[in-house]
Amino acid sequence: MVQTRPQPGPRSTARTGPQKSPLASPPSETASRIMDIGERMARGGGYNSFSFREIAAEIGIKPASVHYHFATKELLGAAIASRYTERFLQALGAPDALAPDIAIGRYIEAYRGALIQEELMCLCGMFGAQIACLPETVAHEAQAFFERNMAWLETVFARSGFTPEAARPEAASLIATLEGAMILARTMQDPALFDAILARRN
Amino acid sequence: MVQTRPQPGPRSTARTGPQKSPLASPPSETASRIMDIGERMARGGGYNSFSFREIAAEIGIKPASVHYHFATKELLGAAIASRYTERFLQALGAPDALAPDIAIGRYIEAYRGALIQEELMCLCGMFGAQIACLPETVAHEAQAFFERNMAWLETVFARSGFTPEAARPEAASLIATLEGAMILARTMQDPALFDAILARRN
DNA sequence: AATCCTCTATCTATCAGTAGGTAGGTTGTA
DNA sequence: TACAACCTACCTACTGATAGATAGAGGATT
Repeated sequence: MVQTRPQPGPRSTARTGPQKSPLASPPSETASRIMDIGERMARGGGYNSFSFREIAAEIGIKPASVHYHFATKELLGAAIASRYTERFLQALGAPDALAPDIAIGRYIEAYRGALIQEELMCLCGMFGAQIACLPETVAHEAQAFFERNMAWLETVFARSGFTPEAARPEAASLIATLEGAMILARTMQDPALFDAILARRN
Repeated sequence: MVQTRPQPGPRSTARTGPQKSPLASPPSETASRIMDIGERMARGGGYNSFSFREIAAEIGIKPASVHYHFATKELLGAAIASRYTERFLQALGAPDALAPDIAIGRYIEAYRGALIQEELMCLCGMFGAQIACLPETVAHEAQAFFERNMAWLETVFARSGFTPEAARPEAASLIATLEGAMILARTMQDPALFDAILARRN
């Protein structure tokens, strides 16, 4: 059997639906669900663990229809990461709205809830581990998550008595411990290990 | 083109190559190279980042030939993880062969070398993040890595003055921080961040 | 010495399944 | 009518995996 199929066709005008550029119109109901499902899958197994096919199947539409909402997987991945970061920081509130101790406790609780209640990894911890094989814009979003989280914690630690130079490493250290604790607790199938690691911190 | 090949012949005994069961014969040169390349790819992007095709291409054999050495991807993944753990612990030596401070320094240096010199993630940190979507035996190997590493560090911390109850959380905490620090440093493309995080520890 | 057998390591050819992606048509609603 | 949202029907590329064949090496039998 030799190829008898028709040629690809000359035209290649990219005609995709709503361009998911940042700050465009608010996502439609379907677009939201696509992101919800994609996020959950990505947080379970990484960037190649979510597919247009599986997402479409879960929603009840065809895989091609997902492309209407997000033209490429890279765009979808970046949108998921961006939304994740935005929600994460919004849930934390302003870094100087609470007493430093309370703010740190709330920060730890954000990770704890993701691990224990949602039973998922941190999206950007996952993406961060895979950073070397991610599309550029997705990698950039993962980077932005950590940059903004470090800035948030830096402010908190600076207010709690750390010198300006010491606040940033302290922030990075807490984030690193939290991401690592999630990995360890999940791998060992022992949620209590997460608490044990963070209790030790003080 | 229709089939013109000679008849299959009577025999059809399942004839797979060397069964890669643990503690079989030492791996052949080719099997070693397969594991080397697979490990590097997995440490760069996770479990779905290494494929029989790419490994074969790099060695210069056909994808099917890789199956001769490792019947399935799961077997290959588990073999890579097992070898990784064995080498890691062997490089560390006995946990009571050195003064505790030196032993801890050596442990940290093992991660640091992987990040800075090899420019790769810890294999089992990567697999640990993806644990929810790994084949059973591979997940088990990742678990074994952390279990044995915690035991090693627990011994060290117990010798350095920690109570038996406090030694294990201390061990888990160090491992978590190291894995998280690798992710952060890689994501931010800032190797110095790894050192900053670990310098803060004490 | 010649024959036979078995093993290793590879090949070619092919499979079913899934990946992301594209072209163009249909439908419901404002 | 216009557009948003979805469809059918493909495509190319790649996934892990299998079947059957083969070249060459080594040992055993005749």
